[in-house]
Amino acid sequence: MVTIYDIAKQANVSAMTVSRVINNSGRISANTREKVKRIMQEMNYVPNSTARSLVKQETKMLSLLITDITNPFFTTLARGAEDAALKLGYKLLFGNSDENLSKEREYVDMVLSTRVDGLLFAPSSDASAEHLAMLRLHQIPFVLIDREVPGVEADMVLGDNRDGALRLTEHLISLGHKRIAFVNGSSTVSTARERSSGYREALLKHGIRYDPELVMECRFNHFDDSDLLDRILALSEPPTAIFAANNVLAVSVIACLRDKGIGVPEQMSVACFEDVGLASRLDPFLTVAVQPAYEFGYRGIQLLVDRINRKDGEERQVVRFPSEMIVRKSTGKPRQPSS
Amino acid sequence: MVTIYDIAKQANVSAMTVSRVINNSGRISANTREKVKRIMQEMNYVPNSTARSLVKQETKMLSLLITDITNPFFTTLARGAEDAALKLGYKLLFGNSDENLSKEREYVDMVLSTRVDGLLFAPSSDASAEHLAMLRLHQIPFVLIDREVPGVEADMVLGDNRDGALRLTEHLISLGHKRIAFVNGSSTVSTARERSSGYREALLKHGIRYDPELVMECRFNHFDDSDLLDRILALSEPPTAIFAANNVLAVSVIACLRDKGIGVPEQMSVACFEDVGLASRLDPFLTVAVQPAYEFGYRGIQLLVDRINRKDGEERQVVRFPSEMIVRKSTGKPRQPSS
DNA sequence: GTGAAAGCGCTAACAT
DNA sequence: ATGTTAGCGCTTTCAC
Repeated sequence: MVTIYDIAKQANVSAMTVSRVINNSGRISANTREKVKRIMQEMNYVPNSTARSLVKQETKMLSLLITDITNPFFTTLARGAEDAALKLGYKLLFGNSDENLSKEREYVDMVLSTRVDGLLFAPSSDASAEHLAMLRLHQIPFVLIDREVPGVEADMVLGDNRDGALRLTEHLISLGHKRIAFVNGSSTVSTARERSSGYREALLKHGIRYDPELVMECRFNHFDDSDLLDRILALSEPPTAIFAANNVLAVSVIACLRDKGIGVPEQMSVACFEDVGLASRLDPFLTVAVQPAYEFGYRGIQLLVDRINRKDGEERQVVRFPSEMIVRKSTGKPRQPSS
Repeated sequence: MVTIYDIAKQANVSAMTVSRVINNSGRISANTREKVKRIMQEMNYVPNSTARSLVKQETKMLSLLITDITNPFFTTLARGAEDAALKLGYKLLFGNSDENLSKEREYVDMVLSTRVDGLLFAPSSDASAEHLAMLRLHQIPFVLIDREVPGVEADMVLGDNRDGALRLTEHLISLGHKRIAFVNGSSTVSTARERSSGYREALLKHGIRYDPELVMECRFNHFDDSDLLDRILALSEPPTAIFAANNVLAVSVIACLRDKGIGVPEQMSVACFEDVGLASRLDPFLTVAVQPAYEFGYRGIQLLVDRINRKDGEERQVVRFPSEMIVRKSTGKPRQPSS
């Protein structure tokens, strides 16, 4: 491996001079600068960032932890984060927790030993508080993304989940729906709670009774309760519409309905949070509340780098993006308006 | 920061003994082992992998470079790669070249200075040869994934593109199509050439003339030639079916057709390589040749780690996965069989 | 079974 | 404008 000393020897200068050329620091005569640069080229020298990290106590690496790498919301977010990180001179290490606390724990351990300079973190649930405490203990700056954790004060980039859910539900109500089922993610996740709160507020506002029998709670990355859906459909007053708390759940619900021969939107309207990637281009079908995923990632990294460059105590920043409602074909009037 | 010396002092042993406990190497008395472990816990010690990397000359980090992070094929591949890397004791650094040579170059530079132990590499085009030469020069082991590069001998994980394209095209022919347009990726990418070759072979086999006027060449991540599509549709003998070389192109083509009021499959059949993520669950619509994306990533990392652990010269491994054809609704009989 | 010394490749701090 | 010294946190090597 070619080191800074090999270059120094060839150029008849000290290692320090080479270091200064590499980092454009200090005063160097144009002559030696050129000579050193030429020799670095000739010898295919590449600085060893491991060594640099060790002495500078910074790695110029950030880490992004998301909860579902197959979800277009998170991959688009990842793209924004990567663009921002690169622009700001950082590399980005990705991780995928699968909404799973112990995978998340492993990832946090890894990140701690890798000494990344900061972490953009989508917590898998409120239980992530324990991992965030770990990061605090080791003084790793972090920014929460998409989800917050009760009791944890931090910079955050969030969506306006309550408002989005409220508008989506009101949209269904305005079409004439009164029995609206709600397929939610786990209530241990802040976005699930906020979307639930928007849903309930919409009902309240329009004098519709909140019926717990119409509500299902699943994991955000996996809809596995086809039975419960059956039970809801078999109620004496079955729903005429379903509001799903995210894209993955909505797609699963629609697949289930199709298997049962229930047409969307003819027999059942379906709306959800977050768009569905290629699917919405292939066939603009699902009525959704779209969040600016790319900006989530981009702003998240910006906040993180901001935080890294500031004193610890300084006031925290919270960005909350509104969502945009896109009405498409999956929602329509109820077949026979419920009483 | 807590170092190995802090632990050593507390435990009244040398740093070396602590190191041995951490790495489970050498002979240590059960007593000291327990004591050291306890103190590491108490002091929240986390080994600094930067320092370890510097002396061991390995980072236990691998890197995955893909060409389109928003394409479900690549994100699923990434998931497989991550699972395999974690299982084998490596971290995974992701990068996204956007099918863009200069972004790829930046990424390769970064990877070189980060001293990753190996690289899983989806080349953006044949011109990537120059970057691979860079990696060879610096003795970074790499495995090519999804695409090969002429003149570059390396371990590879590939799909059977020719065969997949052949079968997809034959499927269209068997439905009665004789004028089949082909929307391909750039011919500077191996998969585009192989899919073209499968397409042509199918035509030949069934005595259908290859007509260059029916062929378009785009970038794999972006369909931008709506005009050319117009020209093809305006031919005296227009196509009754379109074969798109990947999912992104197919979705764009269908969106274009829809904008022009051309129904799929009623007025135009469309088939493509690679599935479309959530879209195919939402509405099983597109007829596709599906590649085992997760396995691409998983096997790719396995080959890479294999290579890292072997001498340089040893024979190379090439894995070629077949694709599975799934006939869905986007393909049907031509409206009026062309003459 | 344990420790001391040296060094991985680089840069901060202090010379000159 | 350039060089010297020391040290980042760890492991290798050799010694006991």
